[in-house]
Amino acid sequence: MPPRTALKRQVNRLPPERRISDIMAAAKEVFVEKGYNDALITDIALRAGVVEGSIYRFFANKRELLVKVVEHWFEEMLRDDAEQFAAVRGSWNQIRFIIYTHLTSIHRDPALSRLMFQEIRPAPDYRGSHLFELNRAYTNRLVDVVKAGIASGELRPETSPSLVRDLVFGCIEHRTWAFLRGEGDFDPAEMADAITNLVHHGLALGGEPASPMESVVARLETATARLEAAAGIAPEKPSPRRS
Amino acid sequence: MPPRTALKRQVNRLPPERRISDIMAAAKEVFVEKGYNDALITDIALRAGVVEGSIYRFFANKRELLVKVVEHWFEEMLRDDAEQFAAVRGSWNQIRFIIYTHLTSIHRDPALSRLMFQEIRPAPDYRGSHLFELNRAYTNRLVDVVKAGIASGELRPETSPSLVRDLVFGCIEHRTWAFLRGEGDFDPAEMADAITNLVHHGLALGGEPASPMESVVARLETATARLEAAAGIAPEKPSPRRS
DNA sequence: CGATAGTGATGAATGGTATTTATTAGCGCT
DNA sequence: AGCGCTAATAAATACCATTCATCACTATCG
Repeated sequence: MPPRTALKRQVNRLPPERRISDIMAAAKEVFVEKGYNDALITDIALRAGVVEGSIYRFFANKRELLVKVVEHWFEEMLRDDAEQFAAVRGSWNQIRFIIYTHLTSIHRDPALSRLMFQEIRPAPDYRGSHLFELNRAYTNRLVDVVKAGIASGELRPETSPSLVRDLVFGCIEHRTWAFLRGEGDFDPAEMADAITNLVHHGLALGGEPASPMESVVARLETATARLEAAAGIAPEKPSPRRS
Repeated sequence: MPPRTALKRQVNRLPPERRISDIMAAAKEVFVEKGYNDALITDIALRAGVVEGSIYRFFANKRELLVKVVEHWFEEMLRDDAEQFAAVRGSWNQIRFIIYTHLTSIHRDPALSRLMFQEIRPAPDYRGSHLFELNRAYTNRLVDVVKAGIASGELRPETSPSLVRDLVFGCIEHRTWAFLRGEGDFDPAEMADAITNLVHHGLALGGEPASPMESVVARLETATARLEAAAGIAPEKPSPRRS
């Protein structure tokens, strides 16, 4: 006869929401510390006070767990930013704000940012995922700002808003890779100013060649071309211009 | 007595260089087809006409094999580009050339580009690796162009060359991620023009001299924008221009 | 109040894959 | 002809994600 008390296995029964949030909290810890590949389900289970098999009751697999963890972080971040953003006026300030808050997020949560860039975004099913939608909403704020800036005459009418989006977010990512690998540090405010200014003015000196009238006329032409197009009049054949 | 001929194991002896290049060729194929994680050593060995264990005679592990494969590709690419680049004159053209050739590489070898971006660059030992040095040489051409442009008075003196580097390469990467995931296509020449122009001029209108006409035109543009808005027309697709 | 169905939780398999190791085969050298 | 050196092999090992058969708690019903 087996010694009952010694064999009896311990079971800790909890409401599902609690279990799920425990597991997600543990998973976040481990993913942040070890990265996706080196994170062990065993380790996550241990820290969540649960056995490996239990994790699979709530999450289909390791990757789904990762996605849920990053989603949770991203949603929280979006909520925090959104209200502050609403108060900022002027296209330079708005662009600067978006860049600054993004840099701040990377600076605060480098490991989670990395997971987003390295593990989530390259996945073939990324487009179509919830995180894709969240990220889209996040970056579209910049697209909207650029569109508004063009409409109000603050920004060059011929700029592509989506290209500006890629320019800004791409630049931020590229410039923070060293930090994300754990090399050195950066100052979000300082970097935000530098990027905003560069994007705003570009590289070219002074800009307008020969006559200052040149660009002024070109802009008028652009404006009238839009009106023509809008009115359905001879839309094509905009006069080519030299910058 | 065992049937000698049946038991005798086949051994195919070859000079090491040949074996190494066979293995690397097979590895390149498999990594390109499957990505790093889903590439199997077994599969690579099979295609190289070799048994798994043999791979470990020449490469310490799977990751080193990956690094060697990507290094080989990158070195070849650098050689091809370098001579052409030497012939290009003028900062706009040089910047455009660098952007164009980089886009072309991504367009030609999306899978290898992905491996570089996703697997190699984020690794903690990337800085200090040979690929880091290669990539540094590659991107520094742009830094040098910007420095030269500043020295010659073509570009704004206060721009940070390294920031321009991050702006350009970051933008390219961000804009090509969808393509790298296998979604759609892009035209390197067209994209190169768009990026080069945007980087050159930035977003801001005219800027510098604040001619008296400036504010007048801005007001006219605002007026037309209002007209457009009133007419319920989306001002997408403004007149395309080339500089 | 006691039996029992339903379900959360368990821990021991299973399966796949990188890496190691012990053994064998071919080649050059004397 | 034998001997040693190294390429090459095939089997063994180790590590993990994932699955599965079983158990234990709780609430419901007779």
